[in-house]
Parts: sequence; C-alpha cells; structure tokens
Amino acid sequence: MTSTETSPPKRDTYRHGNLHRALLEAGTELARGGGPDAVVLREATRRVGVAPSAAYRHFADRRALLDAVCSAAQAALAVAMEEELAGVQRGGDPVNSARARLRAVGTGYLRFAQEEPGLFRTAFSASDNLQSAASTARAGQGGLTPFQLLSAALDGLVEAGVLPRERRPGAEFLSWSAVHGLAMLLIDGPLRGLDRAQAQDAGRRLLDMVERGL
Amino acid sequence: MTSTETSPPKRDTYRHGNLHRALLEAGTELARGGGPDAVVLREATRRVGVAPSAAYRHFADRRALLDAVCSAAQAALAVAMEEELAGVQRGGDPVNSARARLRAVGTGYLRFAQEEPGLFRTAFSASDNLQSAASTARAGQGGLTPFQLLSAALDGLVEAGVLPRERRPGAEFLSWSAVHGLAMLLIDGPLRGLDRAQAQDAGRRLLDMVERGL
DNA sequence: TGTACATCAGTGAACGCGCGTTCACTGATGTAC
DNA sequence: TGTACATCAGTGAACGCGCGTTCACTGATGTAC
Repeated sequence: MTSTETSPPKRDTYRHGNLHRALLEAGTELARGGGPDAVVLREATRRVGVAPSAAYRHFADRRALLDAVCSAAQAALAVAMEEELAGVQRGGDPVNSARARLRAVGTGYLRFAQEEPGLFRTAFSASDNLQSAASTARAGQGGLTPFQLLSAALDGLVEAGVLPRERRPGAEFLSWSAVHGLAMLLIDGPLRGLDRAQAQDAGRRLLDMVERGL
Repeated sequence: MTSTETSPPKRDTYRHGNLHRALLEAGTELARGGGPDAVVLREATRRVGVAPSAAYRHFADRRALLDAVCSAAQAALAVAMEEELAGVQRGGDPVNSARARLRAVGTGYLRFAQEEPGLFRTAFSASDNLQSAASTARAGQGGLTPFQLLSAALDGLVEAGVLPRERRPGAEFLSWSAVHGLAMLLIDGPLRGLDRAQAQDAGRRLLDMVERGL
C-alpha cells in the first residue's frame, strides 16, 4: 500500500492501490453526468489512468461495474432521504411527526432526482430488484435502503394511528408510484422545464394527494 | 406508385414506393422489442431491405427517425386510452360517468405500459415535450394526444362537480405522476414480477388513491 | 401516341469511431526461509 | 536482517463488431414536347 492510493489520475507506483474503488468512483461520475448508458468501461479506466483490461481484475464485465455503480447510486438516494429525515424534529405530536417523516422521505426522493438526475436514473437500472436483499451497498448512513426508509415511515404512520392497519399492505407501492412518477416527469418528461420553486410546489401538492389518498 | 408499396421485405421495383412509412414501421417494431435504444437506423433499413444510406432521403438522421417512432408510440398510447374510454357507458349518472372516464384513462395508460413496454418507454424519449403542440402524429383516432385525453377527463370531473374548480389547475400532473410512476415500477422497477391480476389490482388501488387525494 | 430528358430515390463502397473483451506478458509486492 | 521466489495486478496490442454518416453513382420514373 502506498500513500497515493486515493489519487486516481497520476500514479507513481506500478500497482494502483485501490483500483476497484477508483473504477467505481469514476463509473459513478460517468453515471452522474449521463445516466446508466454513460457508464462505459473504457472511459472509466481512462479516467483512472489505467489500461482498459485492468478493469477485468476487479469486475467480471461491464455489467458488474454498472451494478456496483447502481448500488452506489441507491445508497446516495438513501442518504438524501436521511438528510430530509434529520430535519424533522423528534418528539412533539406523534401524529404530526409521523406525517412529517413520510413527507421527508418523499421530499428527499424528489430532491435527489432533481439534483442528481443521472444517478437517479442509474439507481433504477439494476439487473435485480430494488427492494430485494437489504444490501449494505445500497443503504445510507443508517443502514437502510431507500425502500426500507419508506417502509419505516409508513410503519410509523400506522403506529401513530394515522394510517389504518388494513391499508398498510402495499402502501409502499402506492406512495412510491406517485413520487417516482413525478420525479420521472420532472427530469425526463414534460415537467422538465419547471424551476426549483415550481418543482417543490408540485412535490408538496403531490404529497398532499398521497397523504389524503392513502 | 406500384401495387407493392406496403410489402417491405421483398421488392421487385427499383423504387420502394413508400420507404418513409416502411422505415417508420420497422423502427416502431424495433422500439416495441427493445425501447428507444433499439431504434437503430441500419437495422431498420436492413429489415426493409434497403441500403443504409437510403434512409437519409426520408429522415435527416437517426434522431429524426426516433422522433417519428416516438410520435407513433404516443399515438398508440392514445389509442389504448381511447379503447378503455369506449367501454364506459355514456349517459347515466354524470358523476359516476366522469369518475369512470378518469379511471379509464388511467387504466388504458397502465395497460399499454404493460402490454407494450418497449413502445411505452419510447413514447417518453421525445426530444421535445409530450404536451407541446397537439401534433396529429401523436394523437389517437379522436385526434387527441394522451395528455389531452387526461385533461379532458379532468375537465369532465370539474363539470360533474366532483372536482372543485380551484383544484383543477395542475391536476394533470398529480394524476399523471401517480399512474406514470406505477407504470415505471411495473415494467422496469421492483414491481416487474407482478402478474397481470396483481398489476391490475395495484392499478385499481392507485386510482382509488388518486380519486380520494385529488 | 411516341420519344428525349430531367429528376431524384435508392445503391454500394467507404470513412472513422469507440466499444467490450482476450491474451500472453511483466514487474512490483509481500512472504518464506 | 537479507535474499529468493511465487503471486497476481496492471500492460499493451489486438480482435471483431456494429454503428451513423458521406459521397459519387445509377437507373426507374413522370413529364414536356
């Protein structure tokens, strides 16, 4: 191990030190800029300053690299949700608090989609399922994946007596659908042109609808 | 004009007859199978039985072909929505009828997404906006685009007195978001595995939520 | 009705590009003695 | 502490592939006379 293991472009040792991580980071940058299709193996190695074939010591193929980037993107999404949750004051009225936590989850989701559209689109390019296997690679600081954060918020709603227990099953998919759809329309669809304030307003109204409709 | 202008693969005349339409149809087949990325200019000419360069007599470049396919996909989506609308009986209670029409729009949207995921994804790969310019190319039999069909259904809800007039502005985007999100989760996301019946049930519950929440 | 001609739709060869992946290699590294 | 060696991470050249796009061409077509 040398002291330069974290500086990707220039390298004074023959061995790289941590090429796996460096490729993952380069791939994530590519995804940030252009979504899943932009995660190009050769370009990642180019950015790291390494021969294309070197990537095959760390990833089976391009798909394996993309899957790793995808997990990283999901983890970043989880962090964005956690940041919003951190802004909700604990204690106080449990009903209001539970409601605020669900809204925070949705707000974080929408904010991430708008601030990091490339990563957001990449998060949904997984070859397997988003909610399957609570992989650490997809979790935020608290160890929960985006899907688990949403589930926890809905459980909180039930505990606070806001959401009738018999309505709980499948509620993830209803709320998720609404928020996910708005996110897609905002970044790729006809709502592309909305500015920050308009988008926030649309998010608020959508979350109102979800709250009333659940 | 020869009598063989609509048979793409075999051609006995030097001129093709209607290469523009043939390329559009071939491109649509490609989109049906693999979404927007599968709309490959060379492959479309190959299927039509024509040299790659021939396409440039009818489309400025690959993007122009993809845009045309995208419009066709939107028109197909409009037709799916119209089919559901046709099943709603006219007359009767105006309130129930207006509600049923909104549900029909949503149901058609979800059905199309599931039956034609490739075309559905292609419909949203437009370089410009979905609701802009009521292009005939994007409309169904009745001359309305998917967005216009949704707007009309919401207008009907206002006229029937179900939806308060002050809530009407922007209601397209709320309902659209919900349905679009579910569609995406069903075809690309974690709800991929759901069978026909489960998906229909999810759609029903989602439309319940939208109705309550709007 | 017959002929000369202009038009322009489709041809075919070629271009440069960048991709993912393979393979025999080389040389820095850590380890066993 | 010093040396021989096995390991294996990264090299560099090459592969085949398919793409979008260009260009000078050719020959079927419709039209003007």
